[in-house]
Amino acid sequence: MEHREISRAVIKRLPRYYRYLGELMQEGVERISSGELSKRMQITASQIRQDLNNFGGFGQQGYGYNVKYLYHEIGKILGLDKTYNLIIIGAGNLGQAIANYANFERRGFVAKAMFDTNSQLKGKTVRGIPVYSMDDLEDYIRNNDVQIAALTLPKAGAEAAAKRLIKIGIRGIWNFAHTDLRVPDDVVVENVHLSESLMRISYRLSNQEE
Amino acid sequence: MEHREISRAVIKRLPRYYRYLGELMQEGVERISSGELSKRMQITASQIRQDLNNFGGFGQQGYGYNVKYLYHEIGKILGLDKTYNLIIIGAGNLGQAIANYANFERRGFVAKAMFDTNSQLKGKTVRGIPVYSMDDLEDYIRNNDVQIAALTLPKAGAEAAAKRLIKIGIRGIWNFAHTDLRVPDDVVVENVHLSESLMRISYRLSNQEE
DNA sequence: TAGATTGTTAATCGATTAACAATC
DNA sequence: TAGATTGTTAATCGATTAACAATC
Repeated sequence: MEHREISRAVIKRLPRYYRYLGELMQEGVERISSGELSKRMQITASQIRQDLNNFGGFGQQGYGYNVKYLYHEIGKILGLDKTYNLIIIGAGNLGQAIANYANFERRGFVAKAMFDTNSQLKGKTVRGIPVYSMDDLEDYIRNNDVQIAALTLPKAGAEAAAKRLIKIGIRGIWNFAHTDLRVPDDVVVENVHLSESLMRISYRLSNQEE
Repeated sequence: MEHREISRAVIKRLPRYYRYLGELMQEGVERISSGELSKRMQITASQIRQDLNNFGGFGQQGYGYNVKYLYHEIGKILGLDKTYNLIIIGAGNLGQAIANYANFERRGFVAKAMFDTNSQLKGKTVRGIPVYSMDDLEDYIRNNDVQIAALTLPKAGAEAAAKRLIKIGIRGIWNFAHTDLRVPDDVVVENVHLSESLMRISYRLSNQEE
């Protein structure tokens, strides 16, 4: 199925739709109109209909949208019908926190291994997830199915680690290092720059519109 | 000084400018033109000039921008000339990871205390930062200067915790819980929804444009 | 059928890019 | 002064909202 290019803005909203639909499902709500969903999500009904129509007509005139159906359809669009194996580069606090966060697995993201240059961590496990030496990175990826790598190491090592990962075939990078990675077109990088997020708080606190 | 409303898009880019200028400073670069910066940052020179001009003329025709000056000016705009005390609600892995991340302090964000409903954690410290009972939250905030609270607890408790924080006077919330908080207008919420970030990776991996 | 609500086109709004006069 | 580069206006592009005919 060929669909035209979806804008970045729409993609960014999809997981939020998915979350709200999941909640509605848990509440036992069977159907919802763009108007009702609009009230819940604090976005316009028009935007909801526009967004969903990027992927085809999920609704029905006079009825609205079937919650369960729409939830699963958006799940498929997001690629959540598949499982992704994840490795974590950098077994420090952040890396361990991610390894410990079992909830990601519910969505199909399974942490399989951690890697660290610090040989003292070698052999350690976090929630059953082993820490290996960075020396073993290529071997591990060759012998295991890995789709996504989380970079939870200091900025200084991030670019080099990314290069190795890309060379050996990884196409998804979840980058927590405070740097912009330069990668080929077919590699997906999703940045989580926590310090930038903090700075936006301080900006808004400092420049609070009265 | 009254300046007109700055758009959300511009604010989002400011920390990135700040990061690049910091790097230039470290490299010993004294001045930079919008054209050169454009090449580094992969955004148009026009956008750079537009963005900076929201805050006044930082550059000089025929010369460009003085790196050190611009760095400090953007720092001031971002409110990084002040110190912010931070408390962490939820002393689980993510909370501890944030407590452990000393780098935030370099930017003026100082973690002071953690709170958890799990009384077993009470008395524990992480990098010298103590864990208190949630029962002591209001007392602590009354007796200490706290500007920002990080919510690193499960979704179920997040809304209630936010209510308590706001009631006692906190105006900055760094929300890691997978829920949208409803807050008064003068409260700043910055969301970090890690699972949504993962979903965007899976979307892009699944729908990779060939 | 009448009422509700979608899918979709058209209008508006905002953000980005281009262009160039001002000026160091 | 001549060259470089900003600050700023105008043009373009894209995203959001409004409107309404189609249709369940």
